[in-house]
Amino acid sequence: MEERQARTAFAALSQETRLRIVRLLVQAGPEGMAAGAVAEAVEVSPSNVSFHLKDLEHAGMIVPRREARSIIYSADFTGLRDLIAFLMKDCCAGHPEICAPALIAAQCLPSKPKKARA
Amino acid sequence: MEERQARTAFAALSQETRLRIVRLLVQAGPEGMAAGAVAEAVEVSPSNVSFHLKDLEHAGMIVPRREARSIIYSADFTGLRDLIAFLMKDCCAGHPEICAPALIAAQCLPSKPKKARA
DNA sequence: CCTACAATTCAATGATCATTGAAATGAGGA
DNA sequence: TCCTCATTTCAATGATCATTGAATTGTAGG
Repeated sequence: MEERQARTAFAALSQETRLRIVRLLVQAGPEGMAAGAVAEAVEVSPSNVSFHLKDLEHAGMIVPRREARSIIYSADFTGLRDLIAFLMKDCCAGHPEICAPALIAAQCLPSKPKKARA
Repeated sequence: MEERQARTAFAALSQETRLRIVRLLVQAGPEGMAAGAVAEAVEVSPSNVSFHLKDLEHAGMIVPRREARSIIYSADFTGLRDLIAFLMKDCCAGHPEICAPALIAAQCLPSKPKKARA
């Protein structure tokens, strides 16, 4: 991931409503949620949620698809993963031992990895 | 890490000069760099770099210490680690298998972990 | 105590961003 | 085709942020 794109993603996540939307959509999983349902869940106006959804889409954090009259948004797990990788490259550069413990604490890594002894 | 603090950190990293400063200081390691040296490296005015350093400090991304007439800044690895953990909780919630590969790709995890068979 | 130096603070300016409500687009169903 | 619903677009407003240069604080050496 390029630095410019990472900055766009960080900016997207730095806004309260947008961060709530992302967390909501991550929870919702691949099924996603319609724009209107998102607006209701985070309690903002349709036009405002549309503004933020566009921003998140542009930042590669969510992805839309049309379904009948609704537009369904879901989390872009690849984008989120790339952002984490970018951040880790900076954080861990030369210091992998610093970050690894945090990952286990975040329950993102099994303490008994499948790829052990590779 | 609380959501509010995470947003502050994301906002800090979303700005070009600030992101460059963080990457610079991560590279510099625990020794850190004087404010003036940072200003020279990223090519901004002393007052401007001071503004951004303050913001990064407030966001928990860097930490200052005085040394003679200089103030030395270094990356706050704990803060960076906590931010990654926050992001991973959202990204990986219920989907640990999605993120783990990215970590290895980012060279943040040894493919032969020390904690194997724990 | 005076000077020099490193860094910060301050006030002012322009730039970018979030929010709002009204108008427009686009997709079905009668 | 006409109507309705879901969403987006648009223009305008206030709020927040980045940058600049001058003034200030704090540290050390002569």
